Amino acid sequence: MEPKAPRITDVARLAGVSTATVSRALSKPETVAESTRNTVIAAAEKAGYRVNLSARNLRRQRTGTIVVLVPNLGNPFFSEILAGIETALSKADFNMFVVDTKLVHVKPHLVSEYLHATRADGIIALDGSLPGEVLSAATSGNGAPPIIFACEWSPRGEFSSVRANNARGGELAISHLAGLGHRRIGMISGPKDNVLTLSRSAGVLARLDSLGLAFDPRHLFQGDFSLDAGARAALAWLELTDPPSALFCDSDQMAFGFISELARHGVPVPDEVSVVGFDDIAIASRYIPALTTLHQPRYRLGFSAAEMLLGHIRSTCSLAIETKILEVELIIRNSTSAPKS
Amino acid sequence: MEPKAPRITDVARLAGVSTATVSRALSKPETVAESTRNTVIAAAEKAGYRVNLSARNLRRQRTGTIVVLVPNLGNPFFSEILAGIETALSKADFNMFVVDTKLVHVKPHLVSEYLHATRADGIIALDGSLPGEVLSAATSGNGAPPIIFACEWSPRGEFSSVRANNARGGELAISHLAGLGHRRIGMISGPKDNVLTLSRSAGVLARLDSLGLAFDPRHLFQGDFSLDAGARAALAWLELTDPPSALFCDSDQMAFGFISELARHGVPVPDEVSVVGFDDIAIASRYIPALTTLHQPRYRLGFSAAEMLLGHIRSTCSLAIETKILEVELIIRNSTSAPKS
DNA sequence: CTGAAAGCGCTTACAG
DNA sequence: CTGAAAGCGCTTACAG
Repeated sequence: MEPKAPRITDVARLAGVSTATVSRALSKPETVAESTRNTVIAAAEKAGYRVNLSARNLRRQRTGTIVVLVPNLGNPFFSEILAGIETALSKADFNMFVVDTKLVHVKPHLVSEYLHATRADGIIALDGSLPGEVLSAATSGNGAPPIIFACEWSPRGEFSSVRANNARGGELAISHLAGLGHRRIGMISGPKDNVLTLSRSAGVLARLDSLGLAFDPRHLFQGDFSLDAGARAALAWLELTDPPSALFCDSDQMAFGFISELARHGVPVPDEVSVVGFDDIAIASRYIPALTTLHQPRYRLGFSAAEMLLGHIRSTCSLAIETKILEVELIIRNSTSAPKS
Repeated sequence: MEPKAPRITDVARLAGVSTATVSRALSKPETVAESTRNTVIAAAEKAGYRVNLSARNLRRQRTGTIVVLVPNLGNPFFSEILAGIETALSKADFNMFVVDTKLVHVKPHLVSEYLHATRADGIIALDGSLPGEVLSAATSGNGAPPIIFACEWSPRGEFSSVRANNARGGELAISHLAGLGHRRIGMISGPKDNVLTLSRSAGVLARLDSLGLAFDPRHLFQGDFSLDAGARAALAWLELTDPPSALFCDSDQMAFGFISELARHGVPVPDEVSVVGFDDIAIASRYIPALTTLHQPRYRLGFSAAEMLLGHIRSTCSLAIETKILEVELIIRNSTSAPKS
């Protein structure tokens, strides 16, 4: 019985025109006479017509899909970026297909599937550490879809990207802590080779240097942005005979892990040690203590990356490599204070 | 110059067979002779062939897409559910298309687009409060794709769903608090008509009743699952002359909002008031105090919903309405203790 | 401004 | 077990 979905021929019959005219009236309204257009639109409405995207995409030789590679869907940091991407894409009539790259690092082959032109018209990567074999597929040029990095980027710089001003974030954190009187400032970093870690560290070190402060390598705790990494850093901090009085963390999550593990050991923040996070995720303002952190414009990061990608898709020739940098903002809350004398 | 992506005809030529045979060898390997199959697979490999999904889907009269309606992409509660859905769907070769329904409540028309059979082979809704007009499109039966609710469900019960045992969650929370000696137990609820709110409240009230404890309506703080709602409840709690000594919250977020706002007013948890959350999101174990809460199997919720949906898609006849209920677990941490005498 | 017709790349009854 | 051929529903040069 199933009344099948109406096709363009149904609308054409109803409107008394050809399918070509229906197609034009609906997707390029300015190319048909106004009266025709109105008739067609009314007929489409009446029939409850929706264009079949598989047919349209097949004909137009595109997929209508943008693949977004997310390092970890379970991390709240990414959700607002996705929201920004989705907004930009849905305006342009593209679907967002989200793929968690935890899979990639296990099965790179699986993901290179998605990077193929038959699957996606473009790619947004939120993960700078995609294996070279995956990326090389994307650079090979033989009809590979354009790729834009957002937040993170590929270390070799062969792709366009939208980033936060990470180095500036490191500088702002150090300025703030030094301004409060801290002299021994440590750091909980992301993975050693991560581009965010590197650029923020560069800002941290530059600012420390300009202030005449030294950085003690024993005060570097290397992590991976996770809650657990922060907790591990706390344990290491507790072992130190002369621990830093302030800490800059490469993510809010690590800051939370650090603070909570110290709390378990009866060491209060900021009384014993000041902590600055990075990201300003939603819970940061409601943590105890409320977290001083660098705010990243996550929604705009996603939105801009999507817009940049759409630009690359629309242009026939391959565009130059673009880098767009968005500013960060220091949000001072209650996890930082002057060191106890 | 662009070397175009290889098509099935390229593989056929390379393998010296017809396109029909290539198609069969690749998607129904058991229907061709082994030697043919091997030749074809080798040729496909050599050519770097990937099936064109638009063409396949057009021919098969399907979309290959499942639409997931998420109330708020920015809420970390949903991310793990999405991960579960994605795992189940990618196994079955479906794409997951995520749509934030914040848009829906503004423009219901926009979303009913997605619920149409030309857009999706099936729908997973994580939002029980979809407007009736949207749902009626989905029930109208004229080729509308099947829909499964996950976590939340539609109050009128006209759709299949996968849920947590919410009532049991309410009971476990009350048993725990009463066991600690609490007699005045309040609640921070979700929206009044929300199905989660209703079923958990039913569990709470049933358990209170069986324990011979009364529920004081002044101790009900109505919220909306957000951090801010929890903070507002804290302000209301502070106004009470005889406030409850323990509180059951319909989300971890509201628990955090409540605890943090109390902290700002110098009221410590659990010393002054015990708090139980719901969800067990990642930060719960690293909050200060670590949050006692009901663990929801979020990944499994998503995975099961996807599997159920795939079942409905595969069966030609329309299946009966199914309801699958997954157990919750009370995780006791540090936000609950005996009331101060 | 409009229509007839080709063709996007597949899959699948049908015939052998 | 395999192939020839039709057709999924569109869009778009091309011709008028």
